[in-house]
Amino acid sequence: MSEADATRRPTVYDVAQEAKVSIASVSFAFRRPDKLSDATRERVLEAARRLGYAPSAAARGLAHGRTGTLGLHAFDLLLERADPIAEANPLTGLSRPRLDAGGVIPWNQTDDDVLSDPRAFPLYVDEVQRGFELECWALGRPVMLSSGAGTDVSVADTAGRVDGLAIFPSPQTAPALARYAPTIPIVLFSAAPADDRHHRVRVDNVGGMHALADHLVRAHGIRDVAFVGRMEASDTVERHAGLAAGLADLGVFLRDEVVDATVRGEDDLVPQLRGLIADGRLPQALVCATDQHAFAVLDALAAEGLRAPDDVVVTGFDGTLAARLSSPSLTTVRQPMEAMGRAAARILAGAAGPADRPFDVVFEPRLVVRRSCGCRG
Amino acid sequence: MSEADATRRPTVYDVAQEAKVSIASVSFAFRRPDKLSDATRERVLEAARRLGYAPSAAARGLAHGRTGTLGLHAFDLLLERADPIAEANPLTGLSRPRLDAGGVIPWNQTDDDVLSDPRAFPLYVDEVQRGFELECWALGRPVMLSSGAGTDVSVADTAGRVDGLAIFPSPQTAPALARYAPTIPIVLFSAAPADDRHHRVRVDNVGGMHALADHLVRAHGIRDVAFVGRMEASDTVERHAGLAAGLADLGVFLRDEVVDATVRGEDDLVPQLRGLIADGRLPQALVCATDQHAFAVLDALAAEGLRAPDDVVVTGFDGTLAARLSSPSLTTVRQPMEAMGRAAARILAGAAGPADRPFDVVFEPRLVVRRSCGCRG
DNA sequence: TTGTAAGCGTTATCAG
DNA sequence: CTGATAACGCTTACAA
Repeated sequence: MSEADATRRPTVYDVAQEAKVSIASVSFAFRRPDKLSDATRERVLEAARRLGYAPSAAARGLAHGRTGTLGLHAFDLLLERADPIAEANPLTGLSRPRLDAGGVIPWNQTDDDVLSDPRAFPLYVDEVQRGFELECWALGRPVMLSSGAGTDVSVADTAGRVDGLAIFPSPQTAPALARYAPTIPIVLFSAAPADDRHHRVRVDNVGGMHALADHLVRAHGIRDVAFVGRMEASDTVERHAGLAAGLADLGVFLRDEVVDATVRGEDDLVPQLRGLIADGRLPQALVCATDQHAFAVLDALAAEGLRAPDDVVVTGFDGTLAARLSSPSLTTVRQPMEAMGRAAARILAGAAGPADRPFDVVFEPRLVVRRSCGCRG
Repeated sequence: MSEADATRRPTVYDVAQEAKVSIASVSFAFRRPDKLSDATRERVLEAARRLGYAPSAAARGLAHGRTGTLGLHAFDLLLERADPIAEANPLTGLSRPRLDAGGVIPWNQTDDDVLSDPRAFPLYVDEVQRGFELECWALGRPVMLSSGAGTDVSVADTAGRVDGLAIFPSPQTAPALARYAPTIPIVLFSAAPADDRHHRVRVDNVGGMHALADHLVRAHGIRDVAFVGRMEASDTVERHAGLAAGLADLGVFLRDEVVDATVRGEDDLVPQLRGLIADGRLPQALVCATDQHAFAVLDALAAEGLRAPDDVVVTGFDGTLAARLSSPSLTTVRQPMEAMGRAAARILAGAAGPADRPFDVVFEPRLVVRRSCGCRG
């Protein structure tokens, strides 16, 4: 047993030799056990076990034309692409623990106090991803997770590895996706309808915002509302429109001016909010495009010594776990995230029915009333 | 454009033909751009884009001998293997929504109220998984997630798809793993040391339990303690031993009798606990092997009209988010889960240093004091 | 600088 | 029931 032989991954040839059969019999032993006599099958399986043979998925995928894997591509959201060579984690600034030093790695080298923040995990994408994973497991399909800038190459790389791809689209991914759509099925999460070949899984943003508008006006008598969000995402645009329409139905008008916030922090938000406060122009309610935005607003208000719901009503959208935990707890519109992830997996696996036409699955969201609107959450 | 041509995934041959070059040039255009003239490279890339060409990872993996992917295998934990054909979700009993019916899928068909329980997500494995994913993304490596009974076939299938495999070991996976270890690097999470070829990432269970014992005795004067857990997992065994040793150091003895609990529920637990209560033999503290066990204990106590910490002190282990949210909030020992996941990914990717000897990375856990031990959390 | 051709480890189609 | 043998799509010497 030479060094090379010890570490090389055994192949059908090795097993065939060991079991004194042809490579076809080895393959059959795994894929079509019925086409082999009990004796040879056992002999092959035994030899395979002895050698530690694991069929190469690459070779099978090549021969068979499909990998069996379903993919989920998340573009870098909160995640700065870390420099893997750097000694320090760019997210936390702490240096990476040495893993080969022996002994116990002290707690203060693990960043855990920084990292265990529910505002960072689990987010909307994480809960959708979980649904996707659970359904894939139920379907017996491995899941391939990838991330990247959403550029051609990162999407192409993923597309080459899977039989179907679910993706949280960003403006940059659109052109790349259009190219691979004819080739593999693609599911877009939370993308506005369009005349393309992609499948869609999304929520009724307009309906959700209608429900919220209704609550704010009817239960809290609110008549002066501003929207907070970045108008890049189609989700945000829909939510803005839904809010405006919902308010209009009740004779309330939404302020034209949108408070612009980034997901990353309150950099843009603080000065804008501060301006409104200084001018005495703070509205009665700040309706935010996402929970993340709402947290940024809550923080910015606190920095000015103001609190929701006493000084201003604040609401979110998504219904993440963090919304339950924030202080005050956040009134929000919850998406059925796990169900959305599951739906995507079923579509890609062909378990949702024939895909002759693109699926456009729209889920109803649900208003979750808590403290930040003035209710007793 | 025949039907077949429209949907077949384009290959190097198609691109070569389109760009009027050889297949080698196509390959070079992607892998070794420097070996091609600017003109041809551009021509190839343009043709590839036009055709929607995505290099097949299977073929590349086969030719190159490695897939580039890192794997994470989770055995079915809470997850009953669902029957994907069934109309109803076996976990919730609710029927699956039809995805092709059109219209908005009503909220009550999404199971979301059942599914959004922090006791079910994120758990220990989820936070470790997240760390693994984040580090893989930072390293530019796709992640392959799989799950299964931990039988030979499910592990072998995963092993055939990845360059390295991290795994939450169960008693059943051990023999299968031993077979593939020579072939690909394997990281075991939370496995007791042993003389095998696997890498290990774990916490100092004994140290964590020492800290807990210390707190219970010194801060709360506790002198009568029982351990709750299933003694199957090596983690549990270590924690039990650590607790016993920590208490003994302070002259306190741990009850011999272990309260046996399943993770799934309080089926076994309730009668045992009820027995102790009826006999007036409830200890001062119930130290549980995991947060999950502690929740089961809390529920069982509540069913008997008892509450922690007034009637009995209860503690957990892991430090999941749910421990923060439970009522009373749970005193526990937190593992640096994200750091552990990251460490595993770095080891498998070769970013942690040469792996001539197996890594055995031990992290320090941290005592988190909350209400359930009697402190003011 | 570009093209030719030999693998890589399966699966599947034939004959035997 | 078993064994040759030809794909599958890509990478990479090596040749031109």
